[in-house]
Amino acid sequence: MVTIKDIAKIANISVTTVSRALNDFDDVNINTKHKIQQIAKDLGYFPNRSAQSLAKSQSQTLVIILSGLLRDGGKDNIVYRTLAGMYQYAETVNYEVNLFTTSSAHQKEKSYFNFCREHNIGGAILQGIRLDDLYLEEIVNSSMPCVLIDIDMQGHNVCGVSINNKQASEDAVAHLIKANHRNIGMIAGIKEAYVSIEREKGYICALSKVGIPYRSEWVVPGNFLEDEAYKQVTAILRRYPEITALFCASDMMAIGAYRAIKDLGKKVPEDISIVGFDNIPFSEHISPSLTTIDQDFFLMGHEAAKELLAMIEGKSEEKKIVMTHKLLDRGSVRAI
Amino acid sequence: MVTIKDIAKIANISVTTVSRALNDFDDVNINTKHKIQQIAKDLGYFPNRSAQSLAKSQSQTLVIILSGLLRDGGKDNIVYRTLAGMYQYAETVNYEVNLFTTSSAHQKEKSYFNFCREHNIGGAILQGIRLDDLYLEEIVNSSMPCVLIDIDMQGHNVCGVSINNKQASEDAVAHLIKANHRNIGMIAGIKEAYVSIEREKGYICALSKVGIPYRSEWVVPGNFLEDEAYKQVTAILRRYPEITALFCASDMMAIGAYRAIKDLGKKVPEDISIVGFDNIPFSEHISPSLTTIDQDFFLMGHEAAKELLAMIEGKSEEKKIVMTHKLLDRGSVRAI
DNA sequence: GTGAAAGCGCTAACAC
DNA sequence: GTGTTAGCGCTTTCAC
Repeated sequence: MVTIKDIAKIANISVTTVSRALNDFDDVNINTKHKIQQIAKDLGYFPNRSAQSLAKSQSQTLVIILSGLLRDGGKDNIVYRTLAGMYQYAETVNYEVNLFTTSSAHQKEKSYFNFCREHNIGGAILQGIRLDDLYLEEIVNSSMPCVLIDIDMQGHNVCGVSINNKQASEDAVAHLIKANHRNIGMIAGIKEAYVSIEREKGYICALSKVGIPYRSEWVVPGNFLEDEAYKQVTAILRRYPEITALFCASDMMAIGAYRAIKDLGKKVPEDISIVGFDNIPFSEHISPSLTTIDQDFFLMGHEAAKELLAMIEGKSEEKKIVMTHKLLDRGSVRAI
Repeated sequence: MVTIKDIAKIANISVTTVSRALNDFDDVNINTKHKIQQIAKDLGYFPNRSAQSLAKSQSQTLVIILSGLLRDGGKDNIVYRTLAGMYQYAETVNYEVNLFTTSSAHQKEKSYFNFCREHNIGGAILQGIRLDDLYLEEIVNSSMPCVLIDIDMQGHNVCGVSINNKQASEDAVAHLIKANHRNIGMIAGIKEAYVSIEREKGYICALSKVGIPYRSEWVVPGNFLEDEAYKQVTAILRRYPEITALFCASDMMAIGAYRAIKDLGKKVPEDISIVGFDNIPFSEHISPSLTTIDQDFFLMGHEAAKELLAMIEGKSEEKKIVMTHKLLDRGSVRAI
């Protein structure tokens, strides 16, 4: 392994100067600098990140903490796209990305704060975290810079990135209403997820704006799971045959809904109209293609990374980034 | 930040002993050990990974290097599943995982070897690498432990993990032949990918075993891309209407094929039978559900991680791990 | 513009 | 069993 010491020896110069030259400080003679950089290149020198991190008590690294990388997860491609966005941004600023996953087992023994300390992490992006998560409170209280994806949280050095879930949801339901649906059910997500709550609010809001009474028994939890949605949709449509449209809080659940509807001997959109949420890659491919709310997760990851860096460098003011969403009008809604 | 020095001071003991106690060495008095561990816990001590890594010139980390985390990639969920498998294994052995991505830009300026050195990496898992990749030769020549997913390569400290792609492919085509298809086209992957080559071999082999002549013009490249497959399938079916079945070297391409067939006014499987490869989550959901070759990517990641660790610890003999595959007989093949 | 020296937090001979 | 000491590769005062 070639170190700055080696370079120093060859260049007949001190390690200090080598370090400064390599870091492109401008208090070093331009000639020595070039000379050193040339030697470094010739020798195939690369800095030891651990040593740098140790010396600077800070690592040039952006971190994303995912709550769980499950065996059966990821089908919606959301994590992947977010990661891709982060990595892409990180590359432009010559940062590296570390991906950590937490399990509840982890969280019990290791606090978020310690976790970051252990790794000389200056801050992190969290995704998939829920409102009842152990980390959440800690994050808000610690002063460690942190970007929360899909959570709206106040706190020192805490920033949130998400679309306006309530508004998006309202748009989705309004789209159904515009197609003259009045008996609209909702397959909601998971109670402990911020986005679920917001999306439910949007649903209620859209209904109330046009005077359609809200019937709580028409809102059932699908836990963002395809199979759970399948069960719930089967049950709700059997029980309330007057329902003509369903708003699903995620595309994965919409897929479950499709299957349920088919198995009930009904058709989308002839019998039941559906609007989904997320615009996962496959929503376009199912038949009929799914009308849904598009979120740009790649951009979300990108912006989250950008914001985190700004916070770490102490030059961020932003406390909430709202991404744009859009309704994709495809084939799963029929006007009645 | 609390360090072992702090603990040493409080316990009135040397840092060496603290270090040994914390690392659970057995040449330290059981009482002192307990005492130290208690203090560490009380203080909320966590080791500084950079310092550890620097001191040991080795980081307790498994690395996966992905060639490219593309904005539009990941739809097949393969990367996700592999990662999940790796993380799961790493957790059981108390290792961490680092995910790096390379772009060709990266590779030009930084060799694989230097890349690993820079990070005190003891070895890596590579996925998505192609035969013409700059890294590949270097990997084989360096003595750095390395697990290659989906590449068969000989070299010191190099291990490969994959299914038997040729055999799987042969199984897929044999399935079509058993359904009395004789005019079988193939949508191949990408010339520079090892798996593509193997899958093509399997196709040829299956045909020759039953005496069906091989027609090279019936094998077209789809580059593992849905859109490219769409184009190629459209062209080939127009040109050779006698084709009754298509073997696609990936499910993503099979999806493109479905679309092409539909747009040509034909139907799967009535007019054209299809067999895919990979068993991506959505292959089950498309209509008709796709008959395909299942690969367990989660397990692949898991085994790759396990093997890498064994190699790093110098206790591996294995040079090639062949995972099992299976043909999933679903709805996209019709017997004629 | 350059260098000497200390130190980041930890591990690992080696001596006792 | 325990402590002394050196050192991993780098950055960073501070003096010159």
